[in-house]
Amino acid sequence: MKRVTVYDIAKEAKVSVTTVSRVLNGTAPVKHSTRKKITELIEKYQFQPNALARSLTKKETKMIGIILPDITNPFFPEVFTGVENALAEAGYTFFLCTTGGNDERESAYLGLLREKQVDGIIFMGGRINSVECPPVLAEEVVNLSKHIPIVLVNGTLPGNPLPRVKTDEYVGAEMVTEHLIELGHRKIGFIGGMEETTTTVEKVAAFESTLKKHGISPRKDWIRYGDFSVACGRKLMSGLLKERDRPTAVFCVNDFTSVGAIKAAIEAGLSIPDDVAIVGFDDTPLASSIIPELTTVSQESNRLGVTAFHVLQRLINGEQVEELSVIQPRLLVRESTVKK
Amino acid sequence: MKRVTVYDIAKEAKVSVTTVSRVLNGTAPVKHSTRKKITELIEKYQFQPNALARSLTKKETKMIGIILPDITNPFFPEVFTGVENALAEAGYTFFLCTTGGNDERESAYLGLLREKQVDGIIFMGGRINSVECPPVLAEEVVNLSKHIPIVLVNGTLPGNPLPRVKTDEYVGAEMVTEHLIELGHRKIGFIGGMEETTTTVEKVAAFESTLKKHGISPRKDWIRYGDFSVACGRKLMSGLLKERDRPTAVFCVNDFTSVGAIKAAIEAGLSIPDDVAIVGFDDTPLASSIIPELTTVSQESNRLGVTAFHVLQRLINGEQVEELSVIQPRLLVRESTVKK
DNA sequence: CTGAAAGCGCTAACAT
DNA sequence: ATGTTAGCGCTTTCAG
Repeated sequence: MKRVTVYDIAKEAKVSVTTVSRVLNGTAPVKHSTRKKITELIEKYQFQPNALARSLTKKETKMIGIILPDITNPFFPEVFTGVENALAEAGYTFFLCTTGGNDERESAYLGLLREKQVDGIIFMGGRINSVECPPVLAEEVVNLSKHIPIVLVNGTLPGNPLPRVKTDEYVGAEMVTEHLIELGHRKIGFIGGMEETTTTVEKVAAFESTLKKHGISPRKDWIRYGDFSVACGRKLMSGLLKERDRPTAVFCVNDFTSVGAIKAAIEAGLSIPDDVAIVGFDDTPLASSIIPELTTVSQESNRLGVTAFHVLQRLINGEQVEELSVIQPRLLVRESTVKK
Repeated sequence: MKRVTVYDIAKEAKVSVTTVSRVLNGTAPVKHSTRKKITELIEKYQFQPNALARSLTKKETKMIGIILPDITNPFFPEVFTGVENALAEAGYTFFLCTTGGNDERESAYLGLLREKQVDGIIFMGGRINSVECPPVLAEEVVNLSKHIPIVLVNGTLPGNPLPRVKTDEYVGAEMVTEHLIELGHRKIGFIGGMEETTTTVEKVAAFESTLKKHGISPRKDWIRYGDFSVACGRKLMSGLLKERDRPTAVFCVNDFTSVGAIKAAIEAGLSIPDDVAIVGFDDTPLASSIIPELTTVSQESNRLGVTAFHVLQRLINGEQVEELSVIQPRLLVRESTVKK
């Protein structure tokens, strides 16, 4: 079962490898008759050029790396479906690198991707979401970006302007807060997310500022941090609900925590949205599956993904790209804040 | 920003490339002093060997391909988290290929993966789940498997014994049915899944046979096919509930359809599990997030993934592997069938 | 329109 | 313990 190479084809067609290469790549005119002969042999042997060899000479692999913290959070797969189509169409293929937000795994993957000579990297989560990204880690990415185009999705490396694509989470959080205030809520809490994560910080900032804008002073004790999981949402919510004086509406850092919050509320015998309104973020499929359906903010994850890839592609082609592409989020009002 | 190669290192260390290669791979003893010198240079230049070149000579890429229909169904990411750790530990990296169950995209990816010289492929969904897989498509996979190790997850290519790893969905479906019968249900329906899909067929077979075993004759009009989506579950369930004579329990092909079914039931003003009991399949995170929590069958997706990779790895190493590895599913009884 | 030959960056015999 | 040399399979000048 010997692998057939351009040489085999060339020999049997009685031409040089160059010619075979030419019909393979359409890189120069080839006489019709010889082209036909070669094409037939390719067909006959089901010949497929070895991408490694090709990439080695061309210095281009048509492979990219996608780094993200947690494939289990439906938000990320959503971003993919966007990327994947664009990718496939452009003949790219990608390595999926799940890091669990772990710095060392990130570093390891960064190295691996470089070894594999990927043409570019899409980086989500992890250190680029950290409020205080250790300089060493930032530098590592910046250095690599000198060899390989990197685009950051929904994150940043302060002081190091790498091309970024993001949804405007600040605006999204404003929308949520405005929405709740409009519904008459004055006592609003915020739960979930790690305090040292930009996603969280940005949302809380918008949340507080919007409250103030409406003459409501934010209450620190109604802002409770944790992580991004269902379990966390449940725990924080149930704690919040135990207070004598408790909020009538809660803004959750993402859909996962919202689901936890909803469970906690129902367990506490409360009805949603009458006793307490709940809002999520991300508009994962979960949001419209759960009962009550969740009011949430769409990050336009699909578009986010497509945009990220397009920016990367331009970077790869050596074209100029905007340093920051912002995508507008969209508030989706559903049953968890407004009765049907 | 010239890329540094083994030659650069060798020259500066005043040794031959071979020696550099040796310290890189630990493939032969190197004097301590020269090793040190080389290591320092590697450090200094942040040198990383070019994996393409290496793979080209070694005929091994440490890359594998994972083909699956839909990354948006949480079941698949779950399988990953299993695979990924095992993979990363063994120094492998993988291409994620999402096909949407589309035959052509599958074929395209199969070709692409071959070009990229992956060491192996894990194949899930699509044609290997089809009851009547067109011979051309089956042959394509079988032929490829002569060049590249392939393991099929939860699927098969009839008459073509490729190594397979699967959860015993038949047993899982038996468990579900037994469970419902035990609870006193005699009128049980089944919804969702495509009729030409093995997953569906197997479940329905087990379902019907278990019913018969208990003297209940299955009713064809209570078995309704569709696909694997939430929307489908909702539609089918709501149809079923409109019948005068309707089931008191419904077995859904997967968690997604269960969620739809739950929504439909609640919309119809029914309470779960009192008026109608609902069971899912897969135990995706969704199952324990939803209210009521879903009784479902765990496919042990994590273990499934790990096992798949281990089989693949043995295949890659030219070791003997069992043609079929079966993983036992587990019934998880929750609120959607039994009141808390 | 076609071919010879060099080279991509690395590993692996085969010496020494 | 180290070096020489020949590939791996392809693309790409450079010459016809």
